[in-house]
Amino acid sequence: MKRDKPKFKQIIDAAVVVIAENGYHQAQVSKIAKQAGVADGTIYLYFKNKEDILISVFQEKMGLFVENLKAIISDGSTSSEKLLKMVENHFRVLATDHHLAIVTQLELRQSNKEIRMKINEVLKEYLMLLDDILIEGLENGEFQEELDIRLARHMVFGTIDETITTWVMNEQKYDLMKLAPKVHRLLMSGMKS
Amino acid sequence: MKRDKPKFKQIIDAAVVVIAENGYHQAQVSKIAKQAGVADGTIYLYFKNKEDILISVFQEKMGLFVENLKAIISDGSTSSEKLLKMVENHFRVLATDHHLAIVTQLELRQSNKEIRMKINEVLKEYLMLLDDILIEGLENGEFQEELDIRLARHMVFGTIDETITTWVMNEQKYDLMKLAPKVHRLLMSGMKS
Amino acid sequence: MKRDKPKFKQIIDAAVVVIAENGYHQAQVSKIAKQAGVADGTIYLYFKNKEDILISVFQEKMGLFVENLKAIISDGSTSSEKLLKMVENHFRVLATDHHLAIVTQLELRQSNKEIRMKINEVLKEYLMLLDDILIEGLENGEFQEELDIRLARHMVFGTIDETITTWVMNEQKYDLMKLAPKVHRLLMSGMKS
Amino acid sequence: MKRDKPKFKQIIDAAVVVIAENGYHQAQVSKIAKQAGVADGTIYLYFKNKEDILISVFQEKMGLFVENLKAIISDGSTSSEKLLKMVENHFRVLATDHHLAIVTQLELRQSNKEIRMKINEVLKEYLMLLDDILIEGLENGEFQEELDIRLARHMVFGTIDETITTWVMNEQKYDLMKLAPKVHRLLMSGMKS
DNA sequence: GATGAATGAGCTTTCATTCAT
DNA sequence: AATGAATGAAAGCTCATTCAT
Repeated sequence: MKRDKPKFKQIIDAAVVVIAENGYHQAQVSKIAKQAGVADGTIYLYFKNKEDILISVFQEKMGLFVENLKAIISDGSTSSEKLLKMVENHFRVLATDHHLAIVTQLELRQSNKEIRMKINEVLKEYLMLLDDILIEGLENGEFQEELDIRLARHMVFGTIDETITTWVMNEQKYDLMKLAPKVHRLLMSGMKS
Repeated sequence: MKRDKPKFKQIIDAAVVVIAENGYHQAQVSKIAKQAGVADGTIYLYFKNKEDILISVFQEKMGLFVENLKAIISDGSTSSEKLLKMVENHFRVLATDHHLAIVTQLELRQSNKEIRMKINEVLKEYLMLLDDILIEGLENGEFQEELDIRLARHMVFGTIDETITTWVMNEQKYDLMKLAPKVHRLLMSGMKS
Repeated sequence: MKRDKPKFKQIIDAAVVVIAENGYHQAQVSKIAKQAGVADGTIYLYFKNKEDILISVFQEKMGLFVENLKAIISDGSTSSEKLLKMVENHFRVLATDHHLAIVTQLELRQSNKEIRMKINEVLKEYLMLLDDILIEGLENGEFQEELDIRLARHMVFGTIDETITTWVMNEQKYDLMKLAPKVHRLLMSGMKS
Repeated sequence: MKRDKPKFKQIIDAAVVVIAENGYHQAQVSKIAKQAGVADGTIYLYFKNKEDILISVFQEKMGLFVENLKAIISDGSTSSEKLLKMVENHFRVLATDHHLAIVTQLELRQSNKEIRMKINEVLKEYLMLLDDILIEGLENGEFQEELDIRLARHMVFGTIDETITTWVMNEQKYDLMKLAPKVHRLLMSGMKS
């Protein structure tokens, strides 16, 4: 399997670095190849085309979020605690890998609709795990019973995403991780006094 | 002033149509010129370059949101009511203009980082009005006193944005306006039961 | 009409020169543009793509043969004389334009099947005029009555083509025109003593 | 000698199949290797380069024509009969091997000038045997004494070639062999009534 | 002898922008 | 002010060939 060969990951990682440092539209295949330490043609032994690299970047890296989230869900804590851990996990992964943060929050969004659609399919798995948490909290009475799952999903993900994007745009100047509990509390209690 | 001449708006509107119908990367200057009924070169009498068109599109159209929001703020209702009206306003403007919805939620996000930074500056005025509502609610005791304005802003805008984007991606199949009260209630009360 | 603008012919002629001097596979669009004294992009204002240039070369130049042949046919001479004039015409046009001779006999044949199919369509018009001569000669008794038009066409065109190709391959060292009457006599009388 | 090892012929035959089925420009070395059941690198143990494969294809297959023609010449018949047998032989070999017919009449002609020059050298042996027939017919009075050997060669070969190419282009729909006697008669008696 | 992973040179086409009219 | 013909830079991908195993 190509995905398991060392050069596959090597190229994926090179792509993240190149895109983060040069921007999406300045991330030429030849630059990625150079960064990965392989010839241009070698890229095409592992990826169908440039688009395939970008989607694979997202798939491979999104895997981190999903795997962690699965572990979080299966531990015995409350739904609220799971939600907190999810926010922390999301923040932590991106706070740890600055390049990746730039790529997912800013650069990859410049891709064309076709690529974005495929990226969204990958995202769906993540959002379905979020739905699992929300449904569980609903059923065990932790969350208010009128809660609209779809809207709650939008709120949770939208808040997380907007918070991280702003942090990235501010050049990651402050400590993102510190915001996790406050974001969690806000999502849980809303704004009303 | 160029902004007041008829051809300026003509070109802006043409840009919205062309981008919505062809996608960001297929919105060539020549197509916009044709749609606007002017020659390619004429575009450059009104705009510095293509980038300038895109930013102007956002500036002109964002004006709608801002103006409406200012009116909303200055009426005598409670902060919570203002927040509801803001969500309704945001939803209404985009639900009314399908082309504009596609352009702001999907297509314009494919622009490069530089353009997006400038678009964000335009957004700032809108977000500052949102901050005004939040501060007011904080001061008059409607909102909980530990509320972190910045995070609340992320939550409100992130939720609105995520909700609309999903609606656009689902080809605007359901009634967006109907979601406004529920979104508002969710933001106000949070998820906790 | 694009075909009538001066730059159209300018580019066609440049293509003939570049292909003749560099060979089919070394005739890059940029070389043709340079030879024509225009920018690379200008080529694409007059031609859909590179393939379109090559087919147009053949169409434009083949026009010479066809037009001359039409004039020949409509004059009052015998079928045999018409055949002689056809051979002379074919030889003369290519003997006069060495570049064109190389292009039609050697280089253009390297094009892919698709282009060759389109070139053949152009050729068909020429061969149909040849058929007209053959049919006439058959009907007025100049040619033997068992003559198979299709085979005769193959013989006439095959002989002409093979003769010219050999002449081009021998670097056009001898006088092609001088061969015309002998070729004509051979076609008319066959080899039998 | 490499030519005698089984893999040599194996690769040659694979090349004919691949070129016939995929066309000249889609006949990559890796495809030929796969069809031959060997590794890409193995090709280069038997052939200097890709060009060498193509020329060898022609050499090996042309051997069939030449050998047959030698046998024909050395039997005791008249020059005219030899010419008929030559046409029949040429038609038969290609009518029997459809792949080969496509390769020699259409695909191999797309090769570059250099390869075609070398192919022509291979052809020369065949054409020299044709010359032998023509000279003999001239000396024994079967052919008219003013016959220009070179032109007669062009006529014979050009007619044969044009006839076969047209047959191949028409997807070999009719019986090529049936045309042999008529082609022979036409070459012998010419068109004059 | 045989393999096949790796190499890297090479080219068509698009499109934002200009400027002579 | 308006036009639109002309410009020219820029990049993804293929495939013949090599060479370590």
